[in-house]
Amino acid sequence: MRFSKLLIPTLKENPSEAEAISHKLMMRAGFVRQLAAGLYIYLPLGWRVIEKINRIIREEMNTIGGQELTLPLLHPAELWQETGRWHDIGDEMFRLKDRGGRDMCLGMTHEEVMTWLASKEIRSYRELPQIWYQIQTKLRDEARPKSGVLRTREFLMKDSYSFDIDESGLEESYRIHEKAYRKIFSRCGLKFYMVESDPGIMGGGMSHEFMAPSPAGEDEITLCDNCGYGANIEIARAIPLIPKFPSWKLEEVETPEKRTIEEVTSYLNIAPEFFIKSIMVMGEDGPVLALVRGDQTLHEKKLKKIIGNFRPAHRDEVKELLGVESGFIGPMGHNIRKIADSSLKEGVYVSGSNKEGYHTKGITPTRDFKAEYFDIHITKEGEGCPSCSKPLRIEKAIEVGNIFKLGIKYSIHLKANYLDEKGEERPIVMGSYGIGPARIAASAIEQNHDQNGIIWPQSISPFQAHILPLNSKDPKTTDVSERIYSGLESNRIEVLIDDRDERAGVKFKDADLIGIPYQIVIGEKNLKEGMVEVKERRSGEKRRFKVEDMAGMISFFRK
RNA sequence: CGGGGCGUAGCGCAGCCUGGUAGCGCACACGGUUCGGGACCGUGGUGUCGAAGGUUCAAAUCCUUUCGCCCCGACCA
Repeated sequence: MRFSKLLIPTLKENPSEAEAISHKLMMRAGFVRQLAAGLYIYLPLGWRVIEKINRIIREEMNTIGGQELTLPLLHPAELWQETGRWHDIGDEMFRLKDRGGRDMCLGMTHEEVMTWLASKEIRSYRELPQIWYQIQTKLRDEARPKSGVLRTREFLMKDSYSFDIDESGLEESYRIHEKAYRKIFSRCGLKFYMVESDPGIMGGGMSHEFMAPSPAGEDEITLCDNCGYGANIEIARAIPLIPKFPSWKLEEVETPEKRTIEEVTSYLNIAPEFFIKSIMVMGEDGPVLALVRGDQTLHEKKLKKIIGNFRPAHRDEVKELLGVESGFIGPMGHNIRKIADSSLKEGVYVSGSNKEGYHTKGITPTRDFKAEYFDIHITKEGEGCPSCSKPLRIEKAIEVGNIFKLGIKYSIHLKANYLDEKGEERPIVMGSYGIGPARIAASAIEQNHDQNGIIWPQSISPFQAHILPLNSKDPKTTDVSERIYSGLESNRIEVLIDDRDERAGVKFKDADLIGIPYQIVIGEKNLKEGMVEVKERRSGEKRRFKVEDMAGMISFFRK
């Protein structure tokens, strides 16, 4: 295609609102524009990238027997009421009424509608398994849209749903999705990990996330380079590092006005890992004291799984329960329920004495107080891998895909049943699987760029080659450029020709920004020798072709 | 929803503290020179200073309200 005929509004400067690299570059290279918070317009180049990604997704989904269809994104409320999510999901769902006053919502995902369809159309075990998918817009009233295209209120998602007769069927559907996902992300040129994740409000059993490592990512994942264990930090387990404990005897020490771990640490000159941090929370069944080591951070989601919903205790509640301000509370001498991090089973510690101005030194948890032990701290870099005990690494990552074993939650609510061989009615066993094409594009940029701009992986680049006729006033330049352009086009190589009457510098800068992997540079110097130059965007490596060597160029781009 | 920041020309910004009727760079239009890494010279157009209300002889500037956008946190199928 011709640059002069395409809308490619490149920007010299970074837009003030962009922070993430992918956001800046997508804006600057003219791939997207922002309409409002979390709402993006895909310009021709951006849309070509998304379509490239979608094509790869379709190919791989079809390979595992997926059938593409498309569902409405305006849904009747009843469906969501039947599964309970109308109530469970809060402000994140866009809700509206139609003219007849009926409650409706905009689909933030499509389990309900897909299950509804299955309930209507699947009768017999003979019709299973099925995999249905769509590439469809999702709408979520995000609390905080951010990082450009990474977290938006309206976005495209490939969502597929598997329908099986039993758990082992689901196991197989899950497994082939994993395989397809690995191929999709590899083909898109991404570096990624598959990690264990929290199924959250999806319900059901196991789930995994596909994570593209990037500093722009919102998630943190723990990884073991030794055995391959990987998990979202929200659920990551780890073996804490155990320090060498001193042999203190139990005694009270005066710590006037020293409340925080930092203050007491420096006052007593004892490292934070020898402290017990006591955090008072108010649960549904009363107060709970959460105990973690001084160098650890309480993981609220882990605690929530154990005690249910809770909130931090107010200052006066702490005082009422323990008779002392929160700076001096500790685990001893009271009957409040205590949840302690497993690492506290060993060692000897300092903690608050529940007495103004005092801490107790020499506390041996299993001896001096009763607690329930769980992993409730946030996994830290260097802690031991739960499966092989080698040190864990933590990386930031972008969630580009996920796979869930839903089980029968949705089938039961929406009566999606089938008749088995014995004529008995059974709920269909389901899985659901998502991929965000825009996040793939953004991750690809996050992982492949330099100071000059984007460096697209060949497979998802908007074009394969970018012809740069450096001096468009030179007839020979334009003649050769046009010949190469039509030669490549007629051989179905996607090529962008910069036919604008611009200076060479401008064309080079824009080409580097846009990031097409190969630039065919047509300049007068090389033409004098009957040559043109093909430059690789990533390495800057150049190779020359004879002007007449169309076949050579074609096979180069076909490789 | 809590904390912070920012709204001035198409884009990036200055001016605001200390009120006096709006400016710089880029972009854009025209002419000329230039032409393998975002050229140069000249000429020219461009603004409800986010919106509403208030204070004042006078408001981009001070006060109040409100809307929008970004960042941190909470939240996140």
